[in-house]
Amino acid sequence: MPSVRAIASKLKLSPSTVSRVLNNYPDVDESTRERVLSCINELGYVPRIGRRITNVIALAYPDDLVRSEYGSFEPALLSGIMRGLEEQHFDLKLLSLRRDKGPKETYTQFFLRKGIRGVILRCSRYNRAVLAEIAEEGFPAVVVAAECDDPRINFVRGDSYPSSRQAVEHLIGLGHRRIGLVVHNVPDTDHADRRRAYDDALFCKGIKLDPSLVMELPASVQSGEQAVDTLLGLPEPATAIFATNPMTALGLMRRAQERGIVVPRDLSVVGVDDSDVRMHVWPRLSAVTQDASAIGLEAALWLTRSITLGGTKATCRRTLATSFEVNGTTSAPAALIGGAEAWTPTPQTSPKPRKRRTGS
Amino acid sequence: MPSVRAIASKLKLSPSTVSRVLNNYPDVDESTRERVLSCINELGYVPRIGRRITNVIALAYPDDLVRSEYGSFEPALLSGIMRGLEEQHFDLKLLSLRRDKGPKETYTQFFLRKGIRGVILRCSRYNRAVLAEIAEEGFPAVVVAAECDDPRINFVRGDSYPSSRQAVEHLIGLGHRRIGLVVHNVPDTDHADRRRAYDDALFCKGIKLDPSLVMELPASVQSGEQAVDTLLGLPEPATAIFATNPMTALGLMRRAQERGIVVPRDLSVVGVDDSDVRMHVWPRLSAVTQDASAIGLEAALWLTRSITLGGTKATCRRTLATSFEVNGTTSAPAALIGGAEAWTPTPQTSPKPRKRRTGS
DNA sequence: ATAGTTCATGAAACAGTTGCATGAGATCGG
DNA sequence: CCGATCTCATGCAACTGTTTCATGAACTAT
Repeated sequence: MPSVRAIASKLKLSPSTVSRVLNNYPDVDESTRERVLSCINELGYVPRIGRRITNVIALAYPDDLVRSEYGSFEPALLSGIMRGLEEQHFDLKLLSLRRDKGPKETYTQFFLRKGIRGVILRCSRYNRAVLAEIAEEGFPAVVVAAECDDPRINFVRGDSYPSSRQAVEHLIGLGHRRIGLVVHNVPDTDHADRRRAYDDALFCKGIKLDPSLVMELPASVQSGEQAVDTLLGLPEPATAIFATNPMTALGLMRRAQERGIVVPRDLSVVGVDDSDVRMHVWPRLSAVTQDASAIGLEAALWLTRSITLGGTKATCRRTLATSFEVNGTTSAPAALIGGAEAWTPTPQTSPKPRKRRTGS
Repeated sequence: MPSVRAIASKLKLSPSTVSRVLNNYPDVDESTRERVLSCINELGYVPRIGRRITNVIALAYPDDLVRSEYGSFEPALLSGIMRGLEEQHFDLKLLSLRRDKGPKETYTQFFLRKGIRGVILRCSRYNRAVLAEIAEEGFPAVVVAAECDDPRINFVRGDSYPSSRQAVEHLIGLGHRRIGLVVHNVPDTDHADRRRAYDDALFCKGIKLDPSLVMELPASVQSGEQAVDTLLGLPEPATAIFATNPMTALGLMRRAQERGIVVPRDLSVVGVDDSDVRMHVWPRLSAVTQDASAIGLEAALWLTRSITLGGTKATCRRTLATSFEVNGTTSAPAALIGGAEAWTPTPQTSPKPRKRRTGS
């Protein structure tokens, strides 16, 4: 268990210099810095306070900490993480990779400077590069809610492929043939899974994929609203829409109601839910549900255990099951119930809903 | 600037003993512990790493970290806090007061042990006692989103009285006389304000307060649903409901829609929103809006500044303005529009909305 | 060429924590 | 009643990491 002094003496330097490297001081020679960093990387330095080894984990966000568009995912995730940290008595620090990481500083160096033993990464969008870099450096890290092809990267995520496929097959089983899909406009394994599930389900049921039914939009309420307008405005309108994130699903519901489109009579909706947003609207959303809290729990447990138990360099590639929950927003398409009387769009700002058609 | 050694020599002890007291070791005599703690309290010890003073703030939750019922308040608050910490380069630690604070440990001791310089308190429910204790000990702290009568306690909150009153007066101005109120069942300054606003607005307009219109319920979606059933089931049903928290407002909307009650024709709804949940439903909620992010920002700024600048023992009693936003869920009561044809409840699980009555 | 400046580094002093030793008092067995 | 033993509280010393100041080398400018 190397200390600053151990590293210093190994490199024939003073502890001061090693400390300066650790803290990213500007006045240390570049070659010396290199030597110290590589030695640290090799010997596996861990930060201490006095003689005690620190037990702090970070939850790191590449960009701004919390985006409102994430909805209720973050609180649920945090709650799970906090539960998971209890066992090994770790604390949690919130860290913004954007804020005070020096541009020339390595991630390892940054984390050590902050007294961090391991990091849970909330990798959102454009930051695959960050992951690759951290994996390359070998700092203890686990990514939540995103898969990575890189075999060095640990992750805990929900595998939403099976339930997404189940969801689309459910729609097909109800008689839907024109099923819209709204996916995040930024490629992301989670959303890629859901898209693949959509493609596969359609293919296996012999339904030709219509590109005009697939929209790539930001994960926001506005996107859902836009999707309703677009997909129902097609020459052959969609009779069902699968929104691969919670906010977009809410947007679908909102816009449908605004336009007097009765869900599920005129339009079936399937969403994705990280916590319990699906229960907050009427009808309750049929949705692919993912337990963000469980993801946080698993990630925190694995990370802290692998740090304290040490030794094993086993990777963590956990995929938690998601489930498809049928609630009130899916039913057979109107054409099947009401015969030829197809629904016609009536754009307006005030509600003009129709009575529900009873009987077959 | 006292150190462990300074305190030790002042008390004729060894640094070890002082350190043991700070870290809550069991094997130190009770009288010695008392002496050390009182000395620390008096001299104002600050935790250090090596020779550097730590710059970590904690966001402390009395109970479990995040409750789903808070909805989107927490992410917005966190986001604001992180922004506020940038200026003085502080880090944030998440701390559960429930988890590893020893029962005999003082709060000051607990925070110092965690290397914390100041604490932002998310005081939710039954923990006034916690606040009083921390204030008594004099540890740098600021409470967010809750006022406290205790003059020693610093807080940053939204003052929702004026906009709540505005909201109720808006309803009265539209012609409503039977206005329901759903408040949190646990007394809390925020909710007390909103209730007072309701009382005052009614009183000033000469409307007698009907206790059967006031419900005290948990801040949840279910409460909103329950409130719709109860308040519209009265002999003289409510024509408008003011829900003093976001989740309950969502529940109102949900249940109204479920029962085919058209908002705002049959029922006007006013909610409270901490972020932008009001935009996620249709019609958009008329709501008292509070900027949780701004509250976090102000709290973090004040706390870190008062720590780094030191000296001034000025208290922080900031109340940020909230605003009342008129959106689509408030209108004149149906009785005024449609004449004598009062709305009658039609409980059912499927939607049976009516066409909107046009004209006067 | 010499003085001044900048830069990299080390020595020492300082910050907190822990392992081991020590001594006082209590307890227990004979 | 006395010695052995045990527990408890504390101190010493050794060990963490960080900062201040001094020092020497190299470079620059007049």
